Amino acid sequence: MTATLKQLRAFTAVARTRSLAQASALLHISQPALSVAIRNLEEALGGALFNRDSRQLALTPEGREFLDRAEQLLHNWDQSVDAIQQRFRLERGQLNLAVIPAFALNRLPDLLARFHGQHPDINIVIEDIVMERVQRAVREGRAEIGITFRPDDLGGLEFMGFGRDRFIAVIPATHPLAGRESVTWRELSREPFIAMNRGSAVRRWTDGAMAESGYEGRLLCEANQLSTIGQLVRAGMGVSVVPELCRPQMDGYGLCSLTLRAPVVEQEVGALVRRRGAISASADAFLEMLTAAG
Amino acid sequence: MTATLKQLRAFTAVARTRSLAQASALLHISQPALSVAIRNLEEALGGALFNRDSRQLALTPEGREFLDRAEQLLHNWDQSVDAIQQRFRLERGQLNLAVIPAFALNRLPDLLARFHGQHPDINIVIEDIVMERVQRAVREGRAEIGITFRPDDLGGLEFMGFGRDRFIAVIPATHPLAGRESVTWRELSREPFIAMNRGSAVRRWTDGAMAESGYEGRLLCEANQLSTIGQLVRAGMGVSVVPELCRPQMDGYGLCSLTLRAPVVEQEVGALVRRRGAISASADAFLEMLTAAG
DNA sequence: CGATCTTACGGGATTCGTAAACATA
DNA sequence: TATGTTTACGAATCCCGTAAGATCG
Repeated sequence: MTATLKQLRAFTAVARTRSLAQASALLHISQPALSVAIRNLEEALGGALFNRDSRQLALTPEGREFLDRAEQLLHNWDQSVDAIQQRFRLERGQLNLAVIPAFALNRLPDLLARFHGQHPDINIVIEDIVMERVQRAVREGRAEIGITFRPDDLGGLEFMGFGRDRFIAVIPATHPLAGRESVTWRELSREPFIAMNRGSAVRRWTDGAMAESGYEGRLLCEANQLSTIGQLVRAGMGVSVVPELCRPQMDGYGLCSLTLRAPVVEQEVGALVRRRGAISASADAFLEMLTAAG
Repeated sequence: MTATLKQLRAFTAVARTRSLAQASALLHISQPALSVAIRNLEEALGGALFNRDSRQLALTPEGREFLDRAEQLLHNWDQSVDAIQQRFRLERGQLNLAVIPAFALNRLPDLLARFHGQHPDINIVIEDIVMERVQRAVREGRAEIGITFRPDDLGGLEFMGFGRDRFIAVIPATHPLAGRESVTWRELSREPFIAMNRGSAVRRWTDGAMAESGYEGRLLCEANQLSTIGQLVRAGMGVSVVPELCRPQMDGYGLCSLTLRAPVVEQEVGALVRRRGAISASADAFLEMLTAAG
């Protein structure tokens, strides 16, 4: 014979009301059922919790001590169960994201605003970091979801693409090419080039495209952040090529964005997760929104 | 559908072993039973605790959080249940006694030594106080058991006598009466009398006996404590009458104790409790020893 | 194939509710 | 007698174990 949750709830109800009749009404069970429940609990604990003299029940000293413990146990129980249920209902939780800056700056805010509107009690942590560090953050568990271009080496992670990004050329609005719809790498090579720093994925892809196109322009300078590059272009230092994701940002700087050809540089954008099934309910909800929205 | 203790124990076992097969062996239930238990728990909580991809289980983020809570809940549960069971098994507990000094000094030590030998982990608190305060201590719940003479007014308390006490005369060992077997109040009245202070029960009874016997001796002095009275008698100041309970004590002072007649002063000694059924297991055990031993 | 988890189903234990007996003011 | 608890017993529910099915290495 072992004590049960129901028995504990029954016990606290009886202890509060000092009456089986009243307690049975509270618990929505019959008086006799409550009577045997209490008796079974007492048997499980090895002694009496109530005195049955006369027709009203009174706690024994042991019952009085156990009442304190029982109420605390039940309180902790209900609290713990509710906490997890809230997590599953997305009424509570944490969403840890690692996002490349191009996405974080241009696409993420609206997505997160929508997510936050639907699930206002989920805390959100964004690591806006470069692609390599996004992979690391996901692999090491600091982020449940990474948003990045498709990596060359997944290293055991899962990648779910939800969009394609064609790189674009960005030039000053006053530039002679500004009226054009599209431009080729060769045409760009007349202007000094402002590139991402070596070692970055964007730089690797632009370098590859330059080699493929026979580009022969001058590489004027390098910077770590796309916003810096944008400002350098705006200042008339030269031109650059950036992910299409950044178009709103570049528009904001007053730059002209042109479709880029010969070759087209296209990368898949998507979500990176450790294992698809192993993410939290909040992360899963966001992932669904992500893949649905493209 | 609601979560259950068994389900929580099942969950922690599975989380530890990461295997239904191993956990089912630990829990002494079949694999399928464990499978449905976990599934029911997940249903009750509103989401998955494990990932079932491949053939080994891995905790979800929610499962990982719930594991901490579950282990703490179970630990608290087991601890609380065990604490009460220990109380009922007399492996733990408290025994609060209020005892008149005559009993506390002469009879209680051996009784408590025996009780402590049988139940070494029960803490004992003794209030050795005068009869009126014994009644108050029991009535106010500071003591579960009082040991005293039968009070005139029970005031709602219960008294269980377990012995009778015939008051005795105490005289110096060098006194002419010292060889006698018994003595009467009248014979005592030749000597100065050393009495308990007014207001004490012993004094009330000795006063009554004096009146009944036509005692006409001198009341030389009064004291609060029987040990003081004993020492005064030993110093040759006079004689006194004390409860028979005190005979060992008086013997220890080197005094001579004589049976007292005309009238015999006899009082019932017993245990005073709030309500017979409402005392703790430890108090009940001691009460049984008390009434059995006389 | 072998190991593991899941599903299906029959048997057994537990628990509940109704009805009757019991106790007390 | 009225109120409230306990006991008795039939019924429903829940839980477990065996057996069969499914999945992956």
